[in-house]
Amino acid sequence: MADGLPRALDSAPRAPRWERRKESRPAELIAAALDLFVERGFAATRLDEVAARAGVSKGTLYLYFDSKEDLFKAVIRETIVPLLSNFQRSIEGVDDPAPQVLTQFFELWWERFGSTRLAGIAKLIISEAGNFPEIALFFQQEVIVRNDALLAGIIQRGIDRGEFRPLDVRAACHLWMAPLVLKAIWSQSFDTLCPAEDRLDPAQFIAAHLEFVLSSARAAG
Amino acid sequence: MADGLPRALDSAPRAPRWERRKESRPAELIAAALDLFVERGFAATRLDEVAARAGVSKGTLYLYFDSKEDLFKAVIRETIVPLLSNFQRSIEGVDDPAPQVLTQFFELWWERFGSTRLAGIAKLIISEAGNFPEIALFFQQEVIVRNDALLAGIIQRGIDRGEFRPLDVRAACHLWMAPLVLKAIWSQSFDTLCPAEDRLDPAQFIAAHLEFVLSSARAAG
Amino acid sequence: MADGLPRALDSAPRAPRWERRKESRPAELIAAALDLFVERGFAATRLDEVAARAGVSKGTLYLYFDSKEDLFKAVIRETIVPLLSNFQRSIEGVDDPAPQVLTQFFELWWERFGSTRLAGIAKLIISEAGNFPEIALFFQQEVIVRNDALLAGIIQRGIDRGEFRPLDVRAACHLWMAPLVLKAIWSQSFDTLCPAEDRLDPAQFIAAHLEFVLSSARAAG
Amino acid sequence: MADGLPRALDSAPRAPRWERRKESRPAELIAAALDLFVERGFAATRLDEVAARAGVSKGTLYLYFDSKEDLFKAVIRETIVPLLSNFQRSIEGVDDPAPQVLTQFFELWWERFGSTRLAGIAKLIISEAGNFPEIALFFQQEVIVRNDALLAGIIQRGIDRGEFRPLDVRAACHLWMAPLVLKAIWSQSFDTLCPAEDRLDPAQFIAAHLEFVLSSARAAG
DNA sequence: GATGAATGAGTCTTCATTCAT
DNA sequence: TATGAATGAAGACTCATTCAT
Repeated sequence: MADGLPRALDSAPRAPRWERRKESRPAELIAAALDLFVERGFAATRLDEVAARAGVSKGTLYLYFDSKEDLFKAVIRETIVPLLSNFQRSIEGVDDPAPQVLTQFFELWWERFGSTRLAGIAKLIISEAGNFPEIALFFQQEVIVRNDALLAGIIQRGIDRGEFRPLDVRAACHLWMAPLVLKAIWSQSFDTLCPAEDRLDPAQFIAAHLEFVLSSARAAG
Repeated sequence: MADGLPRALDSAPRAPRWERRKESRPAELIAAALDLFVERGFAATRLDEVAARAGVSKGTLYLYFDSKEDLFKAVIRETIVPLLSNFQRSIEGVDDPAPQVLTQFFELWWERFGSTRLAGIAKLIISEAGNFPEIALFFQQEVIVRNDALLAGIIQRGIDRGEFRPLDVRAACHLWMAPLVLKAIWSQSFDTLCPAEDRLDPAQFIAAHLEFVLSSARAAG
Repeated sequence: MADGLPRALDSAPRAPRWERRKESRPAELIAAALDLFVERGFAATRLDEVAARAGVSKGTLYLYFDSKEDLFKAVIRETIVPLLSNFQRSIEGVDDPAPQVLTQFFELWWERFGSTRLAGIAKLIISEAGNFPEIALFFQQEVIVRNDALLAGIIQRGIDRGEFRPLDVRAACHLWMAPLVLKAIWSQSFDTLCPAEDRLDPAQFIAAHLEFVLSSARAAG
Repeated sequence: MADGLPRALDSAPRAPRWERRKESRPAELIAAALDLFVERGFAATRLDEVAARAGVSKGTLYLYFDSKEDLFKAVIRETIVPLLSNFQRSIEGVDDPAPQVLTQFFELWWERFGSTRLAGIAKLIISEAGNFPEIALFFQQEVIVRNDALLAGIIQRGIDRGEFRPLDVRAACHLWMAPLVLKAIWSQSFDTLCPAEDRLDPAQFIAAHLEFVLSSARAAG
């Protein structure tokens, strides 16, 4: 309109109806699906919406995933594993005193998992474990076991070095992770609901947790 | 309002639908619905199945509940609130030393909530918080807040009596509940999947948790 | 309007939104489906239309049949077998000379099958044999084999009584049925298309066929 | 019009789409389509599969055919007409006695049509006559009428020469073709299903048919 | 020309809800 | 009350067709 040229003469290419994005499509679809699955759960998420959020048509989903279930599995697989590996590398290198490593572990864990959309996946898997047992098992083996092993390593080293008193390592893993995990899950479900003043600030929460853990674990003497 | 039911869960002014009619029918329906909601989630549960499990026809459900959502709310309300009140009474009476009361609290909590189908409700609410915020809010206010208040009372008394060192009571509530709550939720989702030897026995788990909590909280002197 | 009574006072029951017809529904649905399957084939028939033609909603179909395929099978089974049994009884009783029985057979066959919608089923099965082999097999065994046995009995008796010359009974069955069957199928596909004067009148056609068959089969001398 | 193609099959005045372009591509596509249309019917055949079988991409189909329906029409036209013309030339030349010509006609017919994939086209047209009346009409006019004319010529000459008794030529055409046509169609649908021993060998079948036809048609004296 | 990613209308199927019995 | 047949809106999935590359 500004230039007054009739459309037919306008050589500027009009926006194409769609673009080819074979490479990046799956990741975009998975990102969109993750959001919705986390927010509404598997059954309540409509593929129309996933497609709309990813900016494609419904049919396009089926170019990349065989079914809704297949998409769900892809979301879990593709999203979690790389992050966990990454996290693992960040922790395994350090050789500081155990209390210090533990502090890093908790803080990094929150930064990478607890505070991100990834926490939603844990929520999602808890919700859908009954309907997708093989996904729950996958999660248990690939994520929980590996995460526990990482933490167990830290604790064991602390004991070996005399920085921690002798502890039931396995129990400690569960007990020490629980507050973080639950806080992460809880945030997904309740943070938008509760008035802000009722919530504990995550940083404070982690600090309190650390203080608590260390006060119990430190070797007497 | 007088009866303690939050507005959010029943915004219509008419008599609540979940009131029992004709003996125990509604209770049976709620029991059947609880099972299935916990197992599959809200969306994936079919009213056909609820009716079948309760031994009635599908139409009968609508004599007692206005809708699937109404049934869901009734399940939450009817199941949790009485139990919580009951639990509250069991704890509030005692006047033993705080560590002892805490032990009773944890053990009773597990017995009444963690190990029962009721734990499924927590899982359910976490799952559906996004779709049913008013239910999540109800749960937060009626269950979590009240439970925390109970625990806070115990901790505060321990501090007052000098049995516990000075603690951030609010943080301690969250930190000390988390392992129990997570264990309860986890059991719902993973216990049928993981090999038994990978799981911690709940009694041991609670004992370890207590040992851990008390070792940290006990007054230095 | 005529009586001026307001609707509210009018005690005549307004037409119910639907009626219960558990007994007769399946037959009605099958009849509607038969029409459409014959006319358009399996794939091109939409269940919407089947339901509409039967005067029910789409969902109702699924109260009686598990799937489109299930409906298709029911159409075949329910429609053909009773008719064939009936036909069988009509023929087996008679003890007239073979040429006469044969005449009756052909005429009755046309009346009961060739000229009815049932002929459409043959067409349908021919069309869908590739997609539903088990249905084709069912048809082959339940319909073709039984029909051939009936005709074979007539021919054999004719030979035994000396009314027919010795014949290859099996070949004769196929050769003698073919014109009737093809005419029947053809009518389904082409009768609405071709100008009437190009078509042979069925009665004449059968008469010509009989004349032809008998002139060949009658015992010399 | 001049070329003998009936209007009904190509109502648009532009150059027909089925003309070969770029060497033999269209022929390969048509061959692939024929296979699948015959095997599954029009509606159940997916263009994906046609393209895959022809070794091209789905989009390429649309360079040669406007639509699935257009492809279908091309399959019918391209496949049948040349064969029929060829067959016609093979028969029209001969000047042997009618029974001998008839024998040749039947045997050649089976060799060229009955035993080939072409028989599938007859099946296909029967199946789809309801959905594609203009194709059925085309087939009726271009194939059936011409084939019948050919046979009628043979019969008429037989009568004229005194080799056959006077016959209703039109009826005889239908009656004598029927076993061959039905056998051809039947083979398409049932041959892969029935056990081999239940089937009549085509050569024997044709021999029996000829014996039967000639025994009836031969002039009495 | 050739490709195949993208589209979206169309279809089967499910299931919460209604209502005649 | 209780039933369960009937409904119809909604959602997963398909596939002929288009079009950017």
